[in-house]
Amino acid sequence: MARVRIKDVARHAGVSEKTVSNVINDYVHVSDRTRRVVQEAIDHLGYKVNLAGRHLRKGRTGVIALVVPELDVPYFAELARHVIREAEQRSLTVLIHQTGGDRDHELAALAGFGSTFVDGVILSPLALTADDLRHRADAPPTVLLGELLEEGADHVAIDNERAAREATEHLIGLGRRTILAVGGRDDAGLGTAEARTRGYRAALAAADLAYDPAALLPVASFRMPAGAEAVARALDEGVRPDALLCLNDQLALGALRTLYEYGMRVPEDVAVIGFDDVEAGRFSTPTLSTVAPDKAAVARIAVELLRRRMDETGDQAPADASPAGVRSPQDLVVAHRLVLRESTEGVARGPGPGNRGAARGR
Amino acid sequence: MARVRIKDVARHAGVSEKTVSNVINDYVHVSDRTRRVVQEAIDHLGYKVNLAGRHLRKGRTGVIALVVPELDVPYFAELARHVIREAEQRSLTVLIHQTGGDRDHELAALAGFGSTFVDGVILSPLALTADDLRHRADAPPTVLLGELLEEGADHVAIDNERAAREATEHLIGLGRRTILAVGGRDDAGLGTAEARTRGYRAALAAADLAYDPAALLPVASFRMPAGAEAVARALDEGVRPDALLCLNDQLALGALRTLYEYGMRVPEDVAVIGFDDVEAGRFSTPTLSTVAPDKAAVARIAVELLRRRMDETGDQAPADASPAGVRSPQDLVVAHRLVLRESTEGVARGPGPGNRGAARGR
DNA sequence: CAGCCGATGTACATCGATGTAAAAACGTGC
DNA sequence: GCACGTTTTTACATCGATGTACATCGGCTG
Repeated sequence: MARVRIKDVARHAGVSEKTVSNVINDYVHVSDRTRRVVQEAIDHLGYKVNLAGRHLRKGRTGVIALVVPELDVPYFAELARHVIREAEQRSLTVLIHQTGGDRDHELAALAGFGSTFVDGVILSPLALTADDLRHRADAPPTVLLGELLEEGADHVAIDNERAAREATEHLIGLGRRTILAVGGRDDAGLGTAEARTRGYRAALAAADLAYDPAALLPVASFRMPAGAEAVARALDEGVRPDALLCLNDQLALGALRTLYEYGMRVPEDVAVIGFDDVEAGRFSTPTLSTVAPDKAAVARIAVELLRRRMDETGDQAPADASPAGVRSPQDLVVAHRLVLRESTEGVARGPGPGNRGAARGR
Repeated sequence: MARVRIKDVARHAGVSEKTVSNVINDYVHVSDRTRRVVQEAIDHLGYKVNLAGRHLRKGRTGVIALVVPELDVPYFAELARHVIREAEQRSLTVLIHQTGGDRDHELAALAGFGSTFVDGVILSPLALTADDLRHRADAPPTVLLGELLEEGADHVAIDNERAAREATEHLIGLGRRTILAVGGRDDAGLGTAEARTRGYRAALAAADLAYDPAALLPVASFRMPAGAEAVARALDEGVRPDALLCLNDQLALGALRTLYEYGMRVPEDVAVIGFDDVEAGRFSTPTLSTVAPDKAAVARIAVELLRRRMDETGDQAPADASPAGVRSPQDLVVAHRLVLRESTEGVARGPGPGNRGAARGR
């Protein structure tokens, strides 16, 4: 029960502590015989390396933080799953923090939580401003997720503006003319919502459709209740859309519910499309068309980008090819695709197992 | 940019390192003047405590692990959210691990991941056996979630058997007679699924309804696709149920989709009830009746139980009232309630905003 | 066989914070 | 002014692993 230290293994094997350390760390110059003897001692005593000691000595923890607004928003949960998997493959451990979209929490994350605990941060910001990014100091390596086109940090996202434009164009192509943007907001800010709104407006403009600021339905959160309420409010005010561009799937699923309650058929009366391709959208009634980002790619690239940045910081004097010392921030764009399901397709609905295969979607 | 150590603060403030440490740790016997001087030096230099050093010295990290099968199953995501919140309030940090329901991963979690990195573990097991629990050694304090009625570890759950029985009784009370248990499994094992199956059978028996082993629809996972497929398989085989007891909401949501595709109306033809009360069930069509566990309570109790157990381990000689030294394992039962929505209620469905308020559920 | 080289192995200092034990400073009562 | 009990502060060792610098060993060359 008493903890086994490297010292104990050394004594047991009749070698020095450093030699044991060398064996553990796969140092090249250890004879096979020594290695075997030490390994036996390790197994015999059940030695486990103490990370505190290693951390103190090395200055690295092997822990990265994934910081998201809310973990129980399926998109973030799915993303987290991928990030954890990618990190694991690189012997990194993931710590998850929730900000609730709060700026102070996000700032704390940027600063590495005011401690040396995490080696790096993957942050999905909601409330940060460009200034916050510029003024950070003493921060650990950081990768940002989502639209935030400022210089100053690595950054991974789909092309949100183009994606929104494509989605909107698809709705227009279906002959829809009164298209609301649920969750849209019109300030020219940095966020993902703003980029998607720009794409929405661009599509309208390209089709010579009038843009009415009232077509942007503001939301308090990006969850189902907010989507349901925003659409209900619009309908109560007498707005009669024939399509909804919802800025994420949760809003869309909430919207579907409200449309159902108001007796509006989807997609016949109102076509609906979302973003994120969460699993629930494949089983809703009707199934939900959506912009599907390559989540696995987002996770893989984010982790990989962060790992490189961490290595960079580690080598204090990067005598490599790069002269400037630190690479400039990278902006990586991940692929997305439009996944069309019942909520825009007008697939025959109703009784009979006949349409099963088709209806399943994807 | 160079890291500031306690030594630097001490020099700057003209006191010893220990005094600085005392200030940081709110040691009582520090004069106000000294405290002020030191605090100023800390602020001035921007000193941040180095957790590696503290960890090494104290043997505690302040990190607990939450180990779940899959993070993107909404129930676990919602639970994680609560656990993180509770832990934060106690200055603990949460590390999330996914096992994929794999026994080896769960065993690794039990063993504290073979390192001194986490102070404690909250584990939601799927594949562990009673033996695994008994034979663990050198493990950090652990709290188990879900049904696993073995001695040997603290444990928090709702009364799954009773909950399943109540849910089934409700279906029977609606006049339903052919009730399938989606996800049910009949071995007398330890898991949550087994306990719920027992409750299901108990309700059938109490109502003098025949129990047909074929009424248990096995599933490969507890996610929507599995629920959809299991029900489709049963229907294809000609089974015609008038109610489904789904062992979680994801299975139920998948089942709703299949029923829709087969043209069976819910709840008129088939009543459906699930477990977990995930947000999606409040917005599905129809909205989903469910057994709602008090998730916040599960999280709060689990974290609190773990914290106590950790303190216990810390104080090497617990000179308290307890003579045995270590308290015996606790089994805590959390409240649940039946939330009835459209999928069992037979609420008027269809056009018109008239039923909005009622239909919203909860 | 002297001399040198590369491969192995070791002693010791070090990372940063905190517990221990004891010294220094401060009061208090007589 | 002194002995004595508290506070307050300090010096030093310690937690466990690993980097540095050096010692040792065996083999090989000339």
